[in-house]
Formats: sequence, structure tokens, C-alpha cells
Amino acid sequence: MTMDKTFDAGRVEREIYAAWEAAGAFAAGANARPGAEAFCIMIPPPNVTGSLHVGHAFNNTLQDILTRWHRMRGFDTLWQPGTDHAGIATQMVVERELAKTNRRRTNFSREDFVALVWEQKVRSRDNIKNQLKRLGASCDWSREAFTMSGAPGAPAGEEGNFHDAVLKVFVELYNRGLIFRGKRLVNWDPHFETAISDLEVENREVDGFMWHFKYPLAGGQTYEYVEKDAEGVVTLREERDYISIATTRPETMLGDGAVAVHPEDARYASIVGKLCEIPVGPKEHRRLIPIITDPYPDPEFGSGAVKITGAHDANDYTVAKRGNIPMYRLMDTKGHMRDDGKPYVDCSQRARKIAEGDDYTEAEVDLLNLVPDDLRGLYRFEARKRVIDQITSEGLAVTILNPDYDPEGDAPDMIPLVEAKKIMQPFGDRSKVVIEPMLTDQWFVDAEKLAREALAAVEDGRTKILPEQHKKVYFNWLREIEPWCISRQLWWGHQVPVWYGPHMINHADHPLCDRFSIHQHTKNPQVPESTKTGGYDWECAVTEEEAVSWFTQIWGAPVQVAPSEEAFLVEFNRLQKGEIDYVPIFRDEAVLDTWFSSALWPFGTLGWPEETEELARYYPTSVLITGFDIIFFWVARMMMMGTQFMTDADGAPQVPFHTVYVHALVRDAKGQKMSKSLGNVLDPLELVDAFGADALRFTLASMAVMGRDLKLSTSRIAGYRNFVTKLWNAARFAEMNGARGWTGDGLPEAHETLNRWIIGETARARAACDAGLAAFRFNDAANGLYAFVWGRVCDWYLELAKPLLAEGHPARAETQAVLGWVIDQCLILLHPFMPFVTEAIWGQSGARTKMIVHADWPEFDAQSPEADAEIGWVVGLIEEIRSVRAEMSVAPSAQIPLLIVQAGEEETARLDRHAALIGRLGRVPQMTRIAAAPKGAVTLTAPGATLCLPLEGLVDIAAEEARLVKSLGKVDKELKGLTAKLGNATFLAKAPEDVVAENRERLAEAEGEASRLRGALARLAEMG
RNA sequence: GGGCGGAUAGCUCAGUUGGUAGAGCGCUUCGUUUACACCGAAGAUGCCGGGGGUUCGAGUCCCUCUCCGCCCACCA
Repeated sequence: MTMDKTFDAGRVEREIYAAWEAAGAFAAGANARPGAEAFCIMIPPPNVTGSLHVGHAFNNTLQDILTRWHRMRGFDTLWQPGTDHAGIATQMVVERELAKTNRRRTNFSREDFVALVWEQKVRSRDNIKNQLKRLGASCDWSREAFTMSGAPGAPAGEEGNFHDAVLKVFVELYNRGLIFRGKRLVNWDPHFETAISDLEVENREVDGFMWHFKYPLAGGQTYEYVEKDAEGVVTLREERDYISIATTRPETMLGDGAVAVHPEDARYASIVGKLCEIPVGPKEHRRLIPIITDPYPDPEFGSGAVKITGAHDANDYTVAKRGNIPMYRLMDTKGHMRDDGKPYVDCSQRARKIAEGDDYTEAEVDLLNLVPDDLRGLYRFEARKRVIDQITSEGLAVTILNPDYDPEGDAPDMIPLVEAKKIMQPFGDRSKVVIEPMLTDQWFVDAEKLAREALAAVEDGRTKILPEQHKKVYFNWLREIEPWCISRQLWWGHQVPVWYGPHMINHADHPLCDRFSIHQHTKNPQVPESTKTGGYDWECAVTEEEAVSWFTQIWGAPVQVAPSEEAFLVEFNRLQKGEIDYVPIFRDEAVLDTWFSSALWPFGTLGWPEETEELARYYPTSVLITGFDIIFFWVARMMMMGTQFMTDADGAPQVPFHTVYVHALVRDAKGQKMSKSLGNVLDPLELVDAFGADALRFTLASMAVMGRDLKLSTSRIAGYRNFVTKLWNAARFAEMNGARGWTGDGLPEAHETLNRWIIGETARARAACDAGLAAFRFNDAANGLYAFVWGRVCDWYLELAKPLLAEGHPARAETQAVLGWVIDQCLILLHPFMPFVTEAIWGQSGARTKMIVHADWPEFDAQSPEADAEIGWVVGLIEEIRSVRAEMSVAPSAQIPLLIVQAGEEETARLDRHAALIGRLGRVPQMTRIAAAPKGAVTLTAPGATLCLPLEGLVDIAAEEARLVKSLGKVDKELKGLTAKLGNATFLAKAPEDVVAENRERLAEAEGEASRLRGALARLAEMG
């Protein structure tokens, strides 16, 4: 069969992939040598939100290269594929889809909605899988995993036990005291109406304003306000009946619990402990709040006085916690000012009592709605405007002189002080809306404790992070880690395995009473008002049965699970009225942060919590290949969970991977980050269609420099598409010359210098490729192979071999064998990078016992220094001849003899041995010995020989002179440098011997070269 | 406010213990030599961001400055 002129990637890629799958080529352990070491990569599971972008193509190409490389080397190899349920992101996709037909999530029951998301999951998963296959990813698809497999509601075909693993981990951590529930200030996303973790918040600088308002002192009191400059000179002294406050968020003033000043701020010392009035809301019952001291306010900033709104600001929260300042929740889950039907509360008396040390429970405080009627239901930013207007109209805004004031005009002399200011504002990374700090009950992981082992593992090298600069980032984050908020108010995800029931008061004699003591509760715990603030008893259990039996035991009565908290409250009401005879309980409606389950990926995919054979074989995994953007989200969490749950035979924690290779980002044409939500993603399939998967893969590999972002350009991909064609044609050439695949053992026999040379070159290329891959220097490996295949094999070996392949040449058989072998080596070495074309060629040439996907990776070495020297000399001579011909504008068709004026013994032998190919490639069919260079001959640069081309009449003398002068200039410059260097005593004394020797050699060569050039110039002068 | 990365040929970028500045693309000239025009041959192009230092020797190490990019961070 004859090969086509070009490789038709589009036609054969699918066939080849299907053949690999049919052969089970990617199965765990396929092609493993007996007793082989394991090599395992866990795919970073793509989100089931849609399709893959080029970043995924990059990431998976690198994984596939390593996987195929190890598989060919006989390792017990597993590349574990799968996808991530990506809670918030996937739910968002489905909700967006519903919105197109004017429907919302709440038009469905939770169950029905989740079923819709499963449909999305299946669609997306199929799509992703197809894309990975198009790329040539050699995953073991029979083991495909999903972070929510086996969860309730999973359709047929989505079985698995990942859900079990997640619940087990949650319950275990809970029992170990590493998961806790608490009312804390969390990042609240008003769009999705859920809490999110710190990591899911993007802080961006935006244009904002800072308003300055007067908080009047209670009862019209006054004090002397004195300002001094740095030298202590009084710059302002006035009588004030207010304290000035600066804020960027006036709408939160309604929830202020205090005004704080620095303890050493002399300006306010006289009013500390007094009360001031929040200047907003109905005048008749405005709230009074205390002026307190706290180290937090910076006296140099603003007025030095800070309003403390514990429920809506992270800084204020810590101050409020510290100072026992009440925190008043002002907004609902959508970011609207609370409108819950409760009357506006006159809190001034309460505030006074609190200032005097009388405490209220959080639950009670949370029930207070401090939003005045006219602001209720308004979106937070609308409320802000109203508050500003109201304060300003009352004259309680701090004012400054109007710079535009004109006594003749209408402009007022004083205007409110509003500073335009850049402020850092938090945004949801998915929703892109402004995050609202909110006080809510959430579940947290005690990340600090989990981080200890994760840190230690990297510190002591059990897990290596490459490139190393990322280690620092990892350390910094883990060392200052905060509790991880893991509950999400979503429907898509692993539901928190905790069940709540009414709180029992008289339980002191109950055998399980110790489990009650940790609960916070209201003063009237029998009435759990719908605040989700506690007041419940709860049980954390892997199954509902366990939870039910626990509550049954507590109550000594039948227990029924209500579908939601809302339903529970209805039933509880009926219970109190004696209408039902069972105790209602309900399951926590929140789901877990998607990263909580992703964190279990390295062992959850291997069957944990069951003790599977795969777990024993492949954990800890070998390498994780991932982007730096998820070091915190994912890598750190896997390290935490892995070291927490996986142990070796001695009980020591086992890390999830030996090496983490952090690759850079693939950016779009503008160098911008690609993101699913921004929609600027490139479709790798389009690139595959246009250039073939091999070209795309090779491009990505060749650009995979550690730690540096890459910008993908199609011209580069086209270049590697050409490389695919080049390889294809080299193989075609071999086939046409009767060089089939190498079937023998070991290396082919080679006596010809040329053949020994290319075998040595191949060995070096192999070693360089191995070294590159072993060091994760994909670019070095790829570029080295490119240079070898194109620059060595195609440019030189094939050309030089042509004479030897001529019919009847004594070395024909040997050369055919070596050529066949060399092509095979190229295919094998390139296979991890370009699996399709290499498999296609492999299948066409020679009798194969197995596919290249399982071909043996070479390990030979076979250097031949004298062959290298000889071929190097010949190549140099040919290049010199071509160069001279081109520069002298000799017609390509002109056949010229090569004149040998003088040549050493070795050089003479080389000229003899390679006369045919020098003649062919240099277009110098005859070699003639001659005593002296004739007139008009151009001297060639050839070490150890004086050779020239008789170009009399063909030569443009001026051009030749220019050429010689230019060359001489270069050589002279080098000579000068070398002479100076070798004349330097300290250089000779301090530089290593080999460096000195090398310089001497270079000097000798340069001197020879210079004298040859001078001689040629002299001859030229005679001619002229 | 901390931390990290980058500045090398027109463009995109390599350059791993300091020892003759490289690749791809682009550009110029030439080419129907039977593997390949997705090709071949030849060629041009660099104060390796500025300044200082260490060294026999610095693109490479140290200090400093300038300009980009990114990450983290609670200044109202």
C-alpha cells in the first residue's frame, strides 16, 4: 500500500481512537511490565457546565504526554478521568437556560430541578468526553468518575459511591471536631442567595465615594474638638455637638451598634462612653449608640471615628465581637432592605441597656428589624441614595466650602463633603454582583488544623510543587488560613448530612445529654422562630435512618422527616397544638461547597471508602497537572483531605500526589484570561478540525514553559501541522525506498558512517526527550524532537542516505534497515506528543505485533564520536559550498568541480568516502586535486583542508571581495577577543582548564581561517 | 500594603550549576534535484529595559531604578 501525499487527520483520527478503545489500550495497567511501578494521574475534573476550552486542551495534553510516555515505558499506568458537578456554576447554567423561557428554579420542586441539572450534567459530560477523545486523551474511560455519583436523584447510569465518600468525610470530620456550625459573618451572594467562601470572592477596585456625616451627641451635649498638626500646633479648635463619621456604605448606618475611636485619640477622649444618635430613620425614635474605644480605627484616616456595623462589614464584625456590640441584620437574602412585616423597633432603650452591659442573645437581636418603613424592600443601593438624601436634607452631612462659590451667584457657600475614592469591593466570582457580608448560620471546616499536615507534606518534600515559586504561594495561604465556609444555599450538590429537630429543654437526665451542650439556643427554645439561627437539636449522620433513630431515641416518640424547614415549622406548630403524634425533623437544606467533594478526588475516584485494589495500587498518585488558579481551591484542599483520611500501613498520613506540576494559563489573543463565564473561550475542537489534534497538541507542548503564560496563535499551530506532514513524508520516503518498520531486536547493524551517525543522533534525541519529560520541561522535549526529526533526520539523514539507497549500492540493505529503524524511533518518540499521525504511520509500515500506543520506549545508547565528527565535517562542507554558490550568485544548475588544493589524511578519506553525496548536495560532481588554487577560485572554509571552487568568469569579483572582507571582519573580531582573553594572566590562572583549552582551540581555528581569507583576498587582488 | 512574574531579533518567545546570543513565525533572494511548495537552499535583523556591583569572564549572580502583568490583603 502506498501512502497518500499528506496525512488526512480529520479522516483517520476517529478511526484510530476507536481502535485504541477497542483494544483496551488505555485500561489501567495496560502494557504494564510484570511487577511494574505504578504511574497514576488524576484528571482535574472539568465542570459539567459546558465544554472545554483551550486551557483544558493544554492541561490534558500534558497529562496525556506523561501518561503515554509511562505506558510505553511499561509502567502500571492509570489516567483516571471524570467530571466535577461544580455546584454553583452548573446550577447557574441551568437557571440561565430556564430564564430563556421565563422560568425560574422556584417554579420547580427541588427534586425536579435537580433532575434538570442531571440532564445538563449528562449532556455536558458527553460533550467533554468527546472533546477529550478528539484530543487523543488516553484516559481509562471504563473508570470514569463524577463528584456526585451515587447521590440521591442520580439517574440510571450515574451510579457510583462518590456521594458516600463525601458524606463519610463530612461525618468523620464532624466527629473529629473539625467541622462546626456557627453564626458568622460570611460572604453572601445576593444573586444566587447563598454563602460563598472567601476564595469565591473577587476583590476589585472600583470608583466609590466616601460620605461624611454628623452623629449628634445624645441630649445635645457638646465638647471641645481640637485638631493639631504633626508638631502639636493647634490647627482647629471648635465646639461640637456631634462626632463626624466617614462611610462608603451609608445604608448600613441603620445597623450601627457603636462608634469606635482609637483609645489614644485625644480628640475624642472626652466623649468616649457617651451616646450619639444615628442620624437616620424616624426622628422620634432614632437609635442611640455608644462611643467606644478600639484599636481598629486609624486616627490618621477620615475623622478617626468609625461606625461599627457588625452584621454588614468584616472589620466591624471583629470589632463588634471584641466589644460585644450587637449586630443588626438589615437585609434579606436578595440584598433588599428587610421587609419582614415586623414593626420598626425603637431600640434606643435597648442600646442603652447594652451599653450598660445587659446582654441579649444573637437570636433575639436578629429578630429586630431596624429598617424604617420608607426604606423597606428597597435594594441596598437604592436605600443608600435615600439615606444620603435624608441626612443631607436635615443638614447632618459634614460640609466644606464650595470651591465654586460666587457671592454674586446662586451656588451655596457650603456643600456636603463627598470624597471620590477608589475602593476595594468584593464581587461574586460567578454572579459578578457585589457581595454582601451577612450574618448567617453556616457550616465551617476548621481549615487551620487540616492545613498543618498539608503544609508539612510540602515543607518536607513528600509532595513536590513545580515550579517552585508556587510553593511560597501555597505556604502563605495555608499558614494564614481562615475557617472554610462549606455550606451553600443551593439545590445542586451534596446535601449536608445533618438533621434538625425541636430542642428539648428537660434533657439533663438523658443519656445523650452531652451532645446537647454545644447548642446555642434562644431563651424560648420551644418556639424555633423561622430564623435559622439555631434553637434546634441536630444529628450529623451518614444516613437518614441513623438520624431518625437518634431523634426517636431522644423523644421516645415516632419521628418523621419533613421535606424542608418550612414544612417542618408547619408540622411543629401542629405538634404543639396536639394535632399530630410524631415529632417532625428536617434535613439541613444546604449543600456542600463543590470543592469539598473535589478535595476527595484522588481517593474517592479509586473507590474509597471501600478498600479497593486500585486504591492500594495507585494512591498516592504520581503527578497532578493543574493550573495555578486552583492551587487554593483544589490542590490545597486535596492535600488537606488526603493527609487527613489516607494513611499508610503505619498510620502515617499519605499525600495525594508526589508531584504537583502547575502549568501556566493559556490566554486568548489579547492576552486575556479565558473564562467560562466571560465567554471568551476558544473551542479546541475548531483548532483540531483545522489543523489536526497532533498539531494542536504539539503546539501546546512546545509552548509549555514552566511558569510562563502562553498566547496561542494559529500560525504556530499551522507550523506544527506542517511538521506532521513533514514526518508523514519522511515515512513515505522510507516506504518508497523499501525501508519498512524495524522488526529486529536491539539496534540495526550499521557499518556505514552515516548510519552510525544517525543512530547516535537518535540516541541523543531520545535521552534529551526523556530528560525533558522527567523534568516536566515539555517544551524542551518537544522542541528537541522537532529539531531532531526535521533538522537532523529530514534535512540531512534522508538526503545523505539517498546515494546509499540506490539500487545495487552495497550499503543499500543496511541503510534500508537503519532508515526503517530511524523512522520507527521518530514515531515512538513523537507518539506521546502526536499520537494519531504516529499510530497511522506505524500501522502502515511493516508488520507490527502491536500498536504504537504500546510500543516499547527505547532505552539504548550508541554513540560514535568519529562518525559524528565525520558527518559534521561533511555537512559543514556542503553548507559552505552552498553558501558560496548562493552568495556568488552561481546558477543552481551550474555544475562545478571541487578543487582540492591540500587536505589532511583524514580529510582526504572523508572526501573520498562521501564524494557522491558531496557532489550531489553541493552540485559539485567532480573532485580534482590541484597544486595551487587557480585564478578566480573561491576558497572554502573547511577545517583541515584547503578546498576551492573555480568560479572564474562566474564570479562577481566585487561581491567576492565584499564577502571575504566581511568574513574576515568577523574572524578578526573574534581573534581580538580571544587573544586578549588568552593574554590575560588572571584568566589563565583562574579559569578552568577545559575552558582555557577550548579558547586556545578556537584561537587556532580562527587564525587558520583568517590566513585562508587573507590568501583568498590576495588572489582576488591579483585578478583585479 | 504585602508577595510573585516579566522586560532578549519585526512578532511570539527559549536560553537549568556564570564560559563563543537561539527557535518558530514573518521578511529578502533563489529554486520543477523523483519524500514533502504544509517544500528546499541561502541571507538580513539583537547597547539581552536603565544604572551600579561581584567575577578572569554576567542575558545568566547581587543591589537599585523604570515600565508592564498577576496573586493576596479588613483601612471605615
